[in-house]
Amino acid sequence: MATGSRTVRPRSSVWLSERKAPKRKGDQQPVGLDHVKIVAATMRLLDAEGLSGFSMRRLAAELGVTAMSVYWYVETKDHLLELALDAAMGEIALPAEAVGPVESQEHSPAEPRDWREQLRQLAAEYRQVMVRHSWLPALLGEYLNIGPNAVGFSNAALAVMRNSGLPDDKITSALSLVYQFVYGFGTIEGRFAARCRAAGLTQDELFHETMSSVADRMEFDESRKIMKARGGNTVEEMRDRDFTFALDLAIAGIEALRDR
Amino acid sequence: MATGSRTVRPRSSVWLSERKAPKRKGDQQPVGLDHVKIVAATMRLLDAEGLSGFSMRRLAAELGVTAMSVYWYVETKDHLLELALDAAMGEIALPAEAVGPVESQEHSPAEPRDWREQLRQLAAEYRQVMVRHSWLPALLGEYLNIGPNAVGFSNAALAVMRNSGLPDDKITSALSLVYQFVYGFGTIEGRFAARCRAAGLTQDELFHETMSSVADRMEFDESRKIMKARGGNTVEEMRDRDFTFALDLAIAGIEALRDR
DNA sequence: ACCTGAACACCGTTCAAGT
DNA sequence: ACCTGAACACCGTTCAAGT
Repeated sequence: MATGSRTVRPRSSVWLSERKAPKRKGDQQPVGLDHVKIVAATMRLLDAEGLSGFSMRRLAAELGVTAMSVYWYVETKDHLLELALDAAMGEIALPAEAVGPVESQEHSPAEPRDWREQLRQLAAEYRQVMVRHSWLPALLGEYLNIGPNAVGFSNAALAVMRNSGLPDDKITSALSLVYQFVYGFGTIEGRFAARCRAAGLTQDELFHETMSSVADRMEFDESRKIMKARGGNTVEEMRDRDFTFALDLAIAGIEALRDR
Repeated sequence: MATGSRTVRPRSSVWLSERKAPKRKGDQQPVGLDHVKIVAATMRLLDAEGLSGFSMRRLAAELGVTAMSVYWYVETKDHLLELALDAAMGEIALPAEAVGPVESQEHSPAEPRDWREQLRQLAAEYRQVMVRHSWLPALLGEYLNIGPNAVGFSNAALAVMRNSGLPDDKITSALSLVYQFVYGFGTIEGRFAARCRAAGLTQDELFHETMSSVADRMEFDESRKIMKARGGNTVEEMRDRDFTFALDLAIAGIEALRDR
């Protein structure tokens, strides 16, 4: 996370300071740049080069513009990364039942889906976005994460968990178990996927390469044994099974402790 | 994680390359620097300034030495951070029952502690080290994490989970649920603790300040309601309860699905 | 209103040189 | 064997200036 400012950092968030220059009053003709284009280019660059490959200067080059032009639209690099973060969170599809104000939920279909199904869907979406954008976990760990899309996601997660029947004072805890798990899982999975992309290897190839690089170390004997027991044909398959069953465990725990 | 090398990175780990210069053959008198001193200073700097405040040049200054001296002992900044990472992992106290080779476990006390108690201890230790060293989560997400202490921790975690009675092919999944949860939890808790230290505020002070900065945003209404329901007098108390109950949920899930 | 250029105070790391 | 100094190719950001 060496991405922040170098000093003690006053640490304001984009979402806590008024936006810069989105007010193009009158009808001047818009020129090359704007917020949308900048954030899109930022995400493209982050996807391609990772967080450490991203710089304001690289971004400016990508946009065919001088290094400082971007600063007209964005206060700092940190603010820009927060915008990218929230844009990525916006890619998460929310279950229809869990979105919008309460009144609209009165009109929801007579057969609302099971909370467990909704939770699994939301967790899968969250996981996927972190694998697709492997820079996301680092930013999620770095910033306040109170952009509109992040808040929408949190509220959806909360709404779903409410349907579990868990008492109100246990909801934050259960949310924490599920989504911190997915966050951690997505972090390592995303990193692995990024390393594969960078090395031009499939997940299986990189996995076996990594395994063989520690083949002679007996401290790994226990891990190897248990990884073998886990079975599965491909790395992806093993990971999917781990993910699915871990969620099953969490759900089973919630159901078990729901009524004491 | 803008901490890596700028290019595509060949990405060798310290643990996969022979060490630099720890072989001071003969009995030359040792001079100022050595691995231990360097890693200790690194951790001190990281604790004080965070990952973004750490640089090879700041470290050298701290050691009263020129910028390039450190490179005699350490190949790159990344390698040094991997060493700091593993040193931090070494602060985790492992349950006596879960450490060492199998034979020594035959001699373990007649009354080995419950696996749930051991799991709770290990999780608490892991959480604590991330709060103490708030730079740790970022590094854990960045590097391979196959240093001796990290492997020792993994093996201990595995040994404990084995005692749960879960079938072998479900162990990785359960480990993932528990420790990825703790990782995610520790990440945000560590960041919050670091921000408090930087701002010179208590956790409660910063918490209420953050809350009031979004007081007028109704998107947060639901979160506020549920945070209120959670109760607790201090932020630390709420967090401890969340953590403890989340682990209870995980454990209950494991027990529920243990025998199908 | 929008963009540029030069400059400042930093980075990690290489490399030739000192002792 | 260990440490230095100068240099290279980068950073984020400020600030005065252009159109």
